[in-house]
Amino acid sequence: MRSSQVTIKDIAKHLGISASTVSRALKDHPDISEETKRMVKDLAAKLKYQPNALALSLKNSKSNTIGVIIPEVVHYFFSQVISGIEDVAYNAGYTVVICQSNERYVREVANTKALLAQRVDGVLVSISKETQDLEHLHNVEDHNIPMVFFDRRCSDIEADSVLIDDFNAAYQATKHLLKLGRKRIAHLGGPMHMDIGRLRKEGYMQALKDFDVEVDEALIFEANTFEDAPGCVQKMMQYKNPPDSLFAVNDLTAIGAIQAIQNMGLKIPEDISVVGFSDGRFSNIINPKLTSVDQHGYEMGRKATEILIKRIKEDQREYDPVTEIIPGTLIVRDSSVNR
Amino acid sequence: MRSSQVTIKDIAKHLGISASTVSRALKDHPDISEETKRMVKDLAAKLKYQPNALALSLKNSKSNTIGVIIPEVVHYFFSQVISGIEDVAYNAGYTVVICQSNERYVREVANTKALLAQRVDGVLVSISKETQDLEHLHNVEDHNIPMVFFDRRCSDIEADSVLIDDFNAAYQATKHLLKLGRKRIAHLGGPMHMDIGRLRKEGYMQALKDFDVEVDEALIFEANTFEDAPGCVQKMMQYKNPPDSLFAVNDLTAIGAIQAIQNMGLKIPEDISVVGFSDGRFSNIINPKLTSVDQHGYEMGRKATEILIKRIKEDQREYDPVTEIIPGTLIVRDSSVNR
DNA sequence: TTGAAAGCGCTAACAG
DNA sequence: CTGTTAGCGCTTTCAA
Repeated sequence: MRSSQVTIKDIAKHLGISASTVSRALKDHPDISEETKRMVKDLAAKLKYQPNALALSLKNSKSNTIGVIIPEVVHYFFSQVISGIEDVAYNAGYTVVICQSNERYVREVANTKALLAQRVDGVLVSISKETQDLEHLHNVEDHNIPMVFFDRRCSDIEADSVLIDDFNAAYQATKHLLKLGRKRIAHLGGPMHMDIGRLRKEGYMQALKDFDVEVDEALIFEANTFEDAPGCVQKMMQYKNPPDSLFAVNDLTAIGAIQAIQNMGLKIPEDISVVGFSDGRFSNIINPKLTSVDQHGYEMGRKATEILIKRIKEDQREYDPVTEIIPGTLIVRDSSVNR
Repeated sequence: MRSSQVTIKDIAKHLGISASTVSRALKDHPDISEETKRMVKDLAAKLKYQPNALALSLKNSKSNTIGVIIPEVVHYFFSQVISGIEDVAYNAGYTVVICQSNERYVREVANTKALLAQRVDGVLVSISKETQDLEHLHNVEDHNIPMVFFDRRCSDIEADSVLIDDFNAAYQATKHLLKLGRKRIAHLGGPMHMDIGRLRKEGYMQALKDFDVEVDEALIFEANTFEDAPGCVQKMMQYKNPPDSLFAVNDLTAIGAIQAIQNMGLKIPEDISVVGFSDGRFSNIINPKLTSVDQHGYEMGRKATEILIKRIKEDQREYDPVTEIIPGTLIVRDSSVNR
């Protein structure tokens, strides 16, 4: 047994007093004499006593812990969100348990289960791309554990969410291209079973409509990875009426497209203007610099956590979920404007 | 009270049997009749019973939890490490609690305390840039909690560590340039008060020495950010004997340099070959693709966690710490070789 | 001003 | 095959 862990009992024994007195002394209970307090505190310090949070959690049936289920930490956006979560949680005295689903449904289910077992006080979730069945999340609801969605929501579940205004941001991005005089705007998007995929596409289409540009389905692809992009580009560039610009659902896809375009000897932004989404560390670094939508990940993490902690503190069984929409910010760079 | 949490007792009461029977039935104890097992399991499923991990941890004085103290999640390298940690921990049935120090000493101390209170079974640490005083880490040792350092070690503390072979990787990177016939190799490096900065510079210098190329201090800069790089480049290119290549301490610095070089109308790799370090998501994405050293963050996370879990399982008070060195892998791409 | 006892949820002897 | 009991570490009535 490793546990050289000092307990309140140990302190009590050493001092020939009761455990409850020690407990009270440690938290400056007014009933306890100054002398006892001193004694107890001194010994506690000497023995490096560390309160056992597990025992406390068990007793209070609250763990002061927040669970996070996130697709992948390695995405810059998500790691920003985590930073936001961490900062708020830390300041409010909560511990954060982060679980990655790796975009896999089974893993998300397992994570949820683990968090439930851990008796987290609340859960922050961004669902995986695979997730369709929602039983595990309903399960969280059933246990009356507050849950806040961030970035990727489940519209079938009534819960608070913090989202970016995907529709509008996509609208702005497309409008930006339209205002540059582009008419044949391709869209690499999806996944269409997710809100973010659908909404961004809808924003794109709405902008076209508002500018009286016909939607051409041949310019719309379900393609949302770096690897997906080149194939689509090659295909489109063989049309007799190829695109003059491109709006991608995320930056990596945009970059994949850019490289394919450049490899065909075409110039960006002159021949084809490109706009990405979810302003990452890349946007500034590639050549040409990528126009993109800043998703404000850190802010999103903060907001979601603030809401969650509020819910935890309120401790209401029923409440009207709020949806906080963070506007995306279009950041115009070289990939869509001539210098 | 929110807790609509079902306990073993509830199940027992519903079924008119004892709690221990329920407990045993749930874990397929051979003593329990099939019939009882069925009853119990069915009801447990119906009531969505979730075992309380806190109670278990308290009982067993082990939490099946690993604590991680990491400078910043938003660094691609660290997020890769986390992925490695998560994967191994997940497969071994451990929960991972991640704390960011944000490179701040006080925060690191607070994190350590929280993890200790949480009774994590082991700790993975990469110390912050600020950390000098090590009491909080000694505290972990005192509590007999296994600790493994990754990437950034504390040489004053006897603990397992998993590091990358910075010296040798830098040596290889420099040698690669030398073998291409480059002689005027600049180095953008640092910070010199950290092992990584120092060792990479030393590897660079050793390679020059071994190839009988004179070290020119005018080609060495303490510059390790994207923003630092352009200034150095501009300065060097005015020398009457300017560099023909460049080795940077990290990719972002390399990329900053590349852009400055390109902006001066020079070609990469023809005029100046560039090598980075810490192969990030960028390397493949910029133009030309960047030659860099893969630091194997994922692998590092895996290794560190494997060692830690081994230590936890061994449960020995004393052991000889191991230091695992992961060799960096030079990945040659277009920035240092003509296609 | 302090102590004794009960209980948070669970399990593992020990008894039947 | 099942129940009783005790205890993990802590807090909190209630009693002294």
